[in-house]
Amino acid sequence: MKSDIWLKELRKQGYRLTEARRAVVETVAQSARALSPADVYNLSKERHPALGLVTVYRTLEKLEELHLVQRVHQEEGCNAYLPEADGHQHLLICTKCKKAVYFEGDDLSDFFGRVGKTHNFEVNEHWLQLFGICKDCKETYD
Amino acid sequence: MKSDIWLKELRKQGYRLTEARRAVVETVAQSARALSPADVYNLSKERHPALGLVTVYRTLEKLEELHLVQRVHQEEGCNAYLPEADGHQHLLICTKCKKAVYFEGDDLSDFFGRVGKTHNFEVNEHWLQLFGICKDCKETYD
DNA sequence: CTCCTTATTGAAAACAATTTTCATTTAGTG
DNA sequence: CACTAAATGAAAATTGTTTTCAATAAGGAG
Repeated sequence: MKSDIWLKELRKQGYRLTEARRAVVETVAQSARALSPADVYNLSKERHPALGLVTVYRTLEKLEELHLVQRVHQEEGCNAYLPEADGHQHLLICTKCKKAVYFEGDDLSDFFGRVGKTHNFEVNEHWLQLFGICKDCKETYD
Repeated sequence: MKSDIWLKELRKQGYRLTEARRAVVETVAQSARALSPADVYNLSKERHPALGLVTVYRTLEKLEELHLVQRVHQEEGCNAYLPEADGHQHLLICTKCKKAVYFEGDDLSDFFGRVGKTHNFEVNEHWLQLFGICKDCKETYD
């Protein structure tokens, strides 16, 4: 289970495992879409009603440091967090249900290198996201 | 001059041309890097000292509506604005001096279509940005 | 299992960024 | 030149995030 791995990793870093932290970790680890701090707060409150929004911010911060989640930028905002993929992957996001899926983009490095060369840049990072409608949403919509 | 075109376009939409608006438009239109509202405010104040920050926000909003500028997402924040390119182009940004350059990405649509097909998504938008160090900065740095 | 230290918590205050309100100014039509 | 509605800037309001701080509780030591 992903949340157990995350909790173990937090523990390994010397952080304590509290009920509040567990609630947040479990919520985020099992989410198929990127969640804002407010989303995480509302969803996690069911697991731990005494939860404070501040703890959500602090836990997300730690998860990001450990590269267990990543911040996702979308039209609606840039403060949502999603479990990170193994290796270097890119995101495909459904604009309807917000479900996020990772895909490989290794084929692109050549192209990026060429672009850099053309414009005299040393390219050392790239940022790619696709948006669309997932199959489920398309079917529901029809 | 780009700012004249923008002012003409604003006029065409029925907006009035005020000194404050001119100052903001000229600042943003001639910028080679994406500017935050605060950046725009500080730079534009030299042209029109009475300028208020609120007017910067309102003018940027209009320029974005008219697709004359676009919002740029960066590590440091997602509230900076850059003149938009003609046609469908992507950004290459220097992480040192923030200079931004556009490049063509037509070659990629096939790849994006394939990714969509693989994951059962109807892909209809993509976001691509490259980051690196421009030639000038690299030379200065050495 | 109990004690003790210290990390963690949540409430409230502080802060920062953006938006709204509103009385005053001013662009541009007639 | 006069008039009207759009636009302005100051200040207040709102929203999202961070800091402060006293109280709580995790987990190592005994």
